[in-house]
Amino acid sequence: MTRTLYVGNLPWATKAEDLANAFSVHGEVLSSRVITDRETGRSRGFGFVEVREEDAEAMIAAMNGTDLDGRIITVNEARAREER
DNA sequence: GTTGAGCGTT
Repeated sequence: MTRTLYVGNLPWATKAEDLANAFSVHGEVLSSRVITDRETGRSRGFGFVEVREEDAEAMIAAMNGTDLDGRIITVNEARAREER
């Protein structure tokens, strides 16, 4: 299975591939996505990374509170969309 | 050309 990680406090310039690149250092990144504003197309400053379930906790522990492109990012397990 | 807590598309 897979698990989705929430990544917040990202720099505006951070892209999905940047997330994948940064997270792949500590585990296998299956997919990544940075949420952008539908109207302006600009980054909202947060995104999601899909990783293997067995790597999820290690990825969070390794990446949460670390520096990404000059900003301290927040990483934890994503919530189900249905909840909101 | 800006901003800064948060949980996303089909």
